[in-house]
Amino acid sequence: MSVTIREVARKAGVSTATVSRVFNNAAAVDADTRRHVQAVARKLHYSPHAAGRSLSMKRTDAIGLLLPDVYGEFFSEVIRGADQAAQQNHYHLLVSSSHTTREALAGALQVMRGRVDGLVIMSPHIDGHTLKTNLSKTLPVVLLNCHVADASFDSFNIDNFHGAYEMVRHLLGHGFQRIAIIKGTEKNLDAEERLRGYRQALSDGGVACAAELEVPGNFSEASGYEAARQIMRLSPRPAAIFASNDSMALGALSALREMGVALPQEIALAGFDDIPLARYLSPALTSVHVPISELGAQAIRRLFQVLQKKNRQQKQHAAVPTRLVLRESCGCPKHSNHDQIQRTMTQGGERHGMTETVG
Amino acid sequence: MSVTIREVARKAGVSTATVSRVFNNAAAVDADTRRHVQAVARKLHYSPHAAGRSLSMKRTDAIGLLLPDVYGEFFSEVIRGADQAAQQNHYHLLVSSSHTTREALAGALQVMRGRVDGLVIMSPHIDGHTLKTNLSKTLPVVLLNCHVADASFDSFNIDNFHGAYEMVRHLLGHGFQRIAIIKGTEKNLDAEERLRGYRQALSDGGVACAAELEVPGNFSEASGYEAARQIMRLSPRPAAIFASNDSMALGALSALREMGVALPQEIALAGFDDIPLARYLSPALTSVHVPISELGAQAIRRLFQVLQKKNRQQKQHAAVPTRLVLRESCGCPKHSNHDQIQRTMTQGGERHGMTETVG
DNA sequence: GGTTATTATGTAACCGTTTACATTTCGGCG
DNA sequence: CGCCGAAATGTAAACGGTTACATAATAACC
Repeated sequence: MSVTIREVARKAGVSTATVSRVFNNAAAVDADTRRHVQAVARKLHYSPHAAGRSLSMKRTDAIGLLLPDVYGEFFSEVIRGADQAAQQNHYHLLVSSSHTTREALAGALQVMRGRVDGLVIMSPHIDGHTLKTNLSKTLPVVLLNCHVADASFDSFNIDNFHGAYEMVRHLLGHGFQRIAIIKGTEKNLDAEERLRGYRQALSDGGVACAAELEVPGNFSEASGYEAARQIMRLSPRPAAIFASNDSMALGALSALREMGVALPQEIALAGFDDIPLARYLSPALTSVHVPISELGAQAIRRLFQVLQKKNRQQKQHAAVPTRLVLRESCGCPKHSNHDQIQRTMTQGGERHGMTETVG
Repeated sequence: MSVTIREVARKAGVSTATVSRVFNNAAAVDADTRRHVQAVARKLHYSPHAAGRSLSMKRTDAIGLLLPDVYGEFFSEVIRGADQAAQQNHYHLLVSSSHTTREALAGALQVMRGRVDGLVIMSPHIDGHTLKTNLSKTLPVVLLNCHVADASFDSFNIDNFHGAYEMVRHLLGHGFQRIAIIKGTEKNLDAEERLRGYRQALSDGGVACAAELEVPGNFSEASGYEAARQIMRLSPRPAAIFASNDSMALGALSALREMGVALPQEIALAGFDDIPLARYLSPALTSVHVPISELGAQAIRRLFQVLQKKNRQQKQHAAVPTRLVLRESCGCPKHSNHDQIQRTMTQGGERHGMTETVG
């Protein structure tokens, strides 16, 4: 079918070893021979067969990215960051998604063997045991926002706690005392951490928490819509709403607009994630920016460290820092949509520094 | 290092052939033997090595997706559609991006050999010659929105012409006579086709085209912003603006809002692409919906046809139909953000049907 | 000129599978 | 009991590369 190294060797009148040497410019090969081989190879449209190469070299030059889903801009950003980082190191990215069930994930893990040199796994519902039983002990793995208790894997997580904490501190700084939160999905670790940040910020600010101000939600627009209606029935009416993600903030915004509530004059609103459309809403949405593509890139880079046998034993657990993006919805002054510069607040920078625990 | 089929065979007291047969449940193998082998394999955490398998079987069970970039929701949707379709056929997706230059693309093409059974290429700047010289003749390829003149490749393209045509017909139906267009990037085929659709619709509607109504743009928000300002200086003022994509519509929206122009009362606005945030704008943006993920899925499915030796010779060139999504910005009645149902207009359905030319 | 480095090239084993073919085992049948 | 066919299993040759090792050719040295 397609042209092999043997054909090139035969046509060029040399051995396969020489052709191989030319392509991997490894050992010494005579300049004339090299040129000749290259010419023949070009004429035949030869390019090395990856599977044969992988088998012999015990490496694939590819790394796998396992996602639960590829819906929405969040995952697309992860892919972008990962692909960029991979490409910089001359690796390829093997993306695989829809691994919501344990079985699907187990299958995907198995199928990756011999296909990739390492794995980045982003799967909120995974447990350490499934990982351990389906994974070759030798395959390097980095967990992304995975929340597995098992410390025997490298892991990166969004610093939800500090993000929420700083946002609520900022709202308090506006003078708002009564701040409601729209909570995320029950049992979800992201949601819990954001709630924890909210509570800590209030208490550090000398404001008491109140159960009525903690309204349930599930990260969907619809739940944000409902939550906002519920919040507006409270009396006295809260001065600000902190939604645990932007989708819910979006839903809340719709509800408030329908009810004829003026933002940010009558009530302030802030979200979490800083999805791209946040800046195009009116009023533009204040949010906690999560460096999503950076998350993907970090994971890949850590994987390369491991592949290069650096820091192999010591597992790394890092919290990826977030940053506030202040727009109109919290009462900060208006900026045109057209200045591409996002104002960022760097207060508390030290606390935001990438925190690493090694163990 | 990791466990091979030979180890499993040895530990189970059988030959590698038998183990292989168990895993591919191919030929007849005794029920007891099968169970025993499976038990041993499980205990050893064995899973077949993909590279070895590929080499022997001459297939990889993977297909490659080459993208120019992975920025933004457009590509993420392509990936989603492709991955879904691939997974349904038990294939894996190898995503590779950042192939803007010819060299980068050529490299990517070469590197794919032995890694994938087929290729979906989405690259606006590619030429047929680069493809032909860097590709094995035997590797099936489908081009996505690629605009190469070469008919020797299967290809799928967005039906830009009809999308634009129908949108402008719809605007005419509102009674608008003076309709401006914000054009897309010069020399861009998508842009040209949309412009052609606009002109055809006007002339079919008995309205004369006018150069002053065709304002330049380059698909960016900034250019949409500028274009809108330019359009508002026209006299008499146009009744509607058709932006060649949603990003420019977004920019136009900002400009109009700044100028205090009421939408859709004073001027109507429509876009192209129907990006997800379109429905969250106020007024919600009327647009031409492009089934992006479907585009990816179609390409993959066509690839499978070819892989299964069906319709191999006859190249297929299809235009993927678009559909109108009518929201507030063109003057259609308001709908809540929360009814997830998008109103669609099916008029001219026949013309929209997937058009295929075979040759 | 013979010995020895040095450089360029060839030979063949190996990587982990699959699979055509050969071999063994066994039940059924005349 | 001997033979045959079917079923179960084993043997070994691919698949397309890389690379340790062997070999050949050339240069360098005394």
